[in-house]
Amino acid sequence: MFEENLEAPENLNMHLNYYQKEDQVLLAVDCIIFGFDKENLKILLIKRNFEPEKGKWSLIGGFLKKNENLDEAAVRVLETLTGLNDIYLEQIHTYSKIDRDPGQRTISVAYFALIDVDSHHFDGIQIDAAHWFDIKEAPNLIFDHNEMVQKAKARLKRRALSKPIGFELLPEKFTMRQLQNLYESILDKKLDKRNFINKINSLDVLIKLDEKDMSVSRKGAYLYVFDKDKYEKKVEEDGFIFKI
Amino acid sequence: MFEENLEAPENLNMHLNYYQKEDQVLLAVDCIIFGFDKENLKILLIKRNFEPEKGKWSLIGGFLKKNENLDEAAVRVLETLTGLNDIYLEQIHTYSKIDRDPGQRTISVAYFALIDVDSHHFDGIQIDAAHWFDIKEAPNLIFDHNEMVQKAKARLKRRALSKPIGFELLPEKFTMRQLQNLYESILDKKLDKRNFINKINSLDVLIKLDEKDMSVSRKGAYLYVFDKDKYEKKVEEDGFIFKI
DNA sequence: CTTATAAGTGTTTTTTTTACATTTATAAAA
DNA sequence: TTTTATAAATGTAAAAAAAACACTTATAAG
Repeated sequence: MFEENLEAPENLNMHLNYYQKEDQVLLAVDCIIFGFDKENLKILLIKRNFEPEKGKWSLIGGFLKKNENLDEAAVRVLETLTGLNDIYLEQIHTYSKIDRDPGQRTISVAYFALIDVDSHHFDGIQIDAAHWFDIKEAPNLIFDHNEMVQKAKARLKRRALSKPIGFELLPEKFTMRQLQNLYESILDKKLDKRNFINKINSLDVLIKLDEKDMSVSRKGAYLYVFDKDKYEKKVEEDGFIFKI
Repeated sequence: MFEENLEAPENLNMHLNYYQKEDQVLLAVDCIIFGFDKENLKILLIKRNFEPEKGKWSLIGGFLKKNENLDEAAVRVLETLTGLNDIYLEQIHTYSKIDRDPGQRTISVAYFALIDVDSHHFDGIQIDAAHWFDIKEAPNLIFDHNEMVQKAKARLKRRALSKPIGFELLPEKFTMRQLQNLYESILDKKLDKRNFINKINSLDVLIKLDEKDMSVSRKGAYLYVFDKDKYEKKVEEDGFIFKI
């Protein structure tokens, strides 16, 4: 970048040094953690145990450290909280309103993360006050966190339609119904069962197993796994575009 | 956000104060400025006149100041350079690789901007070394600026297909051919003239004037204006989605 | 053996997208 | 004034994608 003060390009280095100290800021990351429990889309929130806004719900987050980049900071924050480290993470947006945090000037970079709630029976959400909320029933959040969640939901929707990202939220083996539930949760609308299955099958990235999930219906439902290799081969060879 | 060090939640305030000073960083904005001259998509770059990387091409940018948010910083940087202040701006991504700027640790928030090159005969690109490059012929850039431009191009493409953003790049009155040229530049592919016009007309957001542009052909081409009110009314009433 | 429940399965209609060729208005040249 | 050259303007048919739609089946529980 051309990281320079355009108003005073002369005497550059002196200016820069002065400038640096004056205008340094605290950079945070906040994570919008989406989960899915085979039925509904969830979001992981924690109850603040300190001021300001003590007792209110918020996203989890932390500060960027000197020896890491933002992606690494987001991974660290997530791992510290959930014990997990192979989670889908994507940067969303950077929030910088001057008084967004009344305590101090902080700029925050929002990330969204995807977790299968059930298969990651993580030994402890390590912060007691953490809780999974149904996305429809999430409480009001502090600061600009509601805005962050809104943007994350929009991004998730867009991603789910253009990348097989939904599979990050499912267990390894899943039924068509579960997949459809997931898409219905993400897109927030009902889908036609037959059209959905036809569409998914036409993408040709699932493997149907001989195994059935008998836990929901009398008849049982076949289990599927996502064929990541096939997907990636298609992307490589055909310029395959995942589009639901 | 929950801007806290998760590893040491006890003794919070003391910790925070220590932490703050230690981990403050410099935040910059860098602008990818796209322009259109009725023929081709352009990008505005400047030649650095200081070290490091003196003499090389880069995006324009500047540091975030204490009294502004990032959007404001981007507006300021752009206005300082071009004298313009009603420009379409959109945040793209935040770049934070530790040694992305070899001179110092700097995190940069990239923005993209859209300008009609001809109608904004701005009195001076105020930095002499600034230059419009055809998007296809842009030089190699410093640091991670090439990466930023790549992402901005992808975003522009996506936006152009889903919002009438292209009009920011055109003069108030334009011909169908110019509009098509713009879309062909952004999408980087040839479009069928009849299909393009049919599609545009079906959106019903342009007003055809009685005036012709005689500068290109013998026959002359009708001029159009974008009907912003109509567009916004449609969005409001019908949930109209702009989709080319 | 009856019943209740979710799983599984194809076809038709509608909408959207793509492919494609001729005529027209005008300025410039002859 | 006539001819010529050039880009503008215009519509339809075919193909592809999306949406609408209802009945049969497998099984556990009663």
